[in-house]
Formats: sequence, C-alpha cells, structure tokens
Amino acid sequence: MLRLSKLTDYAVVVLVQLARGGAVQTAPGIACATAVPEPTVAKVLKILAATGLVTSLRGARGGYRLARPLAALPVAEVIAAVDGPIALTACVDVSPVACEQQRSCPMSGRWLRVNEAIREALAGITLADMVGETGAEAARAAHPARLPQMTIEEAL
Amino acid sequence: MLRLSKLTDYAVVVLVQLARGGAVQTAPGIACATAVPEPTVAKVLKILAATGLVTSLRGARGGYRLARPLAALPVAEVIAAVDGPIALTACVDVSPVACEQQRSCPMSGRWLRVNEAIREALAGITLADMVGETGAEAARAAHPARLPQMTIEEAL
DNA sequence: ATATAAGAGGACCGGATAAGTCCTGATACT
DNA sequence: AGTATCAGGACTTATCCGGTCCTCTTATAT
Repeated sequence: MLRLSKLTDYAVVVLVQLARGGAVQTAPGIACATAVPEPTVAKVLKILAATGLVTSLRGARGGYRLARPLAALPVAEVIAAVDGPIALTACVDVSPVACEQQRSCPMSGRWLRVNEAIREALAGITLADMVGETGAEAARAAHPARLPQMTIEEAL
Repeated sequence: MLRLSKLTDYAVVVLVQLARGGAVQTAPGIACATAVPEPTVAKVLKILAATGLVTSLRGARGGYRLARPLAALPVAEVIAAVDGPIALTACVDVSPVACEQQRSCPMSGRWLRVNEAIREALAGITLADMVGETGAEAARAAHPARLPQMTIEEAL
C-alpha cells in the first residue's frame, strides 16, 4: 500500500494548526482545535520538536511554535521526522550468506533509484502546497469531513 | 518509513527471473533460482497472475510466463498488484461525525496531490530500468550481497 | 482412460510493528 | 514557592503482514 503512518497524518494536521494560530500554542490547545486526542498531539509535538520542525518553550505560558513557515516545509521532512528516513525496505535483515548462495542477487541496490524518485517527489511539495489545494476544493464540499477512502480507490 | 511490503520485493525478483529464463517456468523452479522460499514464490505468482502481470499455464508442463516485457512494466503496477493501490492512508476509518465537530477538517483531500506525485514517479520507472541500473553497479561489488541498509541511511 | 504435474484459491497461525496511554522528571513563568 | 508546561520514556493493546499448508481444479503424458 505504500502507506505512511497515521502519526504523519497527525503531524501535518498539527503543523497546519500551528501555522494557523500563528503564536505559541500548547499541546492541549492544539488537540482541542484539531480533534486529535491530546496525548497523541503531545507525542507528535515532541517528535517534531526533537527533529527541529517546531521549537518548544517550557514553563508556564510555554508551548510550541513553528520553526519555519509552511512554505519552507517539504512533506518529505515531515515524513522523515515522524516515520524515519524514507526507504522502501528492500533487502533488510537478510543474511548476506543466503544471498551469496545465489549466482547473483538480482536485487542488490535495485530500489535505490525508485527510492530517489519518491524522495524527490516528496521534497518538491511543501505543506503550504497541501493547504492551498484544499482551499480550492473547499468549494465542492462545505463541511468536507475527511474523504473516506475515495483517495485509495482512485489512487491508481 | 513509507515502506513497501516484502512481497513486493519478492515480486520484482520473481519477475526479473521470469524475464531471464525467457520461457515458461514453474514456481518451484523460480524458487530454486531465486532462493526465495517456494510457498512464497507460489503466493506471489498467484497474485501476479490474478492481476495479469504474468500468464499462467495449468496442468503438467505448465508454469508462468511474463505477460509483458520488463521494459513495459512500471514499478507502480507491480506495487499496485501486490500491495494494492498506491495510497498514503490518510483519513481512513474516521467517522465523519467526529470530523464535522471541528470547524473545518484541515486534512480533507490534502494527500491527493502528494499521492499523485508518488504515483507518477513510480509510473515512470520500469523493471527494465531497475535491472539496468544494477548491471552498472555490478562493477563495484563482485558478489554484491544485498546492501544492508545503507539505502535507508542515505535515503534522506 | 488414468495417473501425474502443475496452478488456483483459500484458511490459518505466529510475529512484528504501530497506535495510543500513562507516568515521572525537568524547566520556566507568575 | 507554586504551578503550568514540555521531555522522555515505558507499557499495553491492536492491527496487519509474512509465511505455511491444505484441498480442488486443470491439462498433459503415458
């Protein structure tokens, strides 16, 4: 399915909310504004802070703030921050011995190119791009309520 | 991680082997040639046959044959055949009600564009491309033995 | 006609991995 | 000093994938 984790989805939601609010916002506040469960929001924010996509302010009146504007934030970075580096797990945890037995492992390094293509595609889209697109679509659905999985069916 | 399933990896190996052998090959034969466990090869072949990427011949002296040359087989199709349509599972099994509660779901349809970008990237690479690349790399590693996960580290 | 080789199609079990929750500690504002 | 907030980890649960096996159908060969 080539799917990315739900956490990544949440991360985008959270980041967009941060951009919308503008100033410093607390985790509970963002949870309230986005309907994402609060512990999950906190988790996501910690991860994003650890990777530098948001900056944190501790103490009373603390919270989180975007480190960069959405326009300077490629999706690839968000995915990499939450799910780890973008990689199509090919050839992992396979003992080299098992491979040498064959005349020539027909897979060595094959996926690098594919991986690179995906990486570039994701690097070229910023969160601002994603937000902009929905604005255009808002016309055909007043209260959109996440598209069920029309996305999936029409994907390919 | 944006990872694709191991089955997809196997599918590519199997398809390449099919192309290499040329004629009709049986599942056990391919398993033997690729070191992929036989039941798994059989499973992959069934899936590929069901989606028309390979054609099957039943009965004694039966086996599998490539339906198309590798050059006409984009990676996207293989992935779609094995893992299902390419989709970044966003907005799945979330009750619409929970979403309407919010002022406006900031996620509706957001991932479509990203999804499309990936789809295009994968549609542009054929299995022949993947095979060709490795041929070029064969020089720097005599018996390659699948690159561990250098792939992952360097990915982003 | 019968035996045999091969694929078709499903059911099943086990293991890995993500999702989500909670707890404890550190820090800074009031 | 007190309180609000983030930091960081541990833990539980659930889901999904990987892998195996069994049975049925089909077609060739003897």
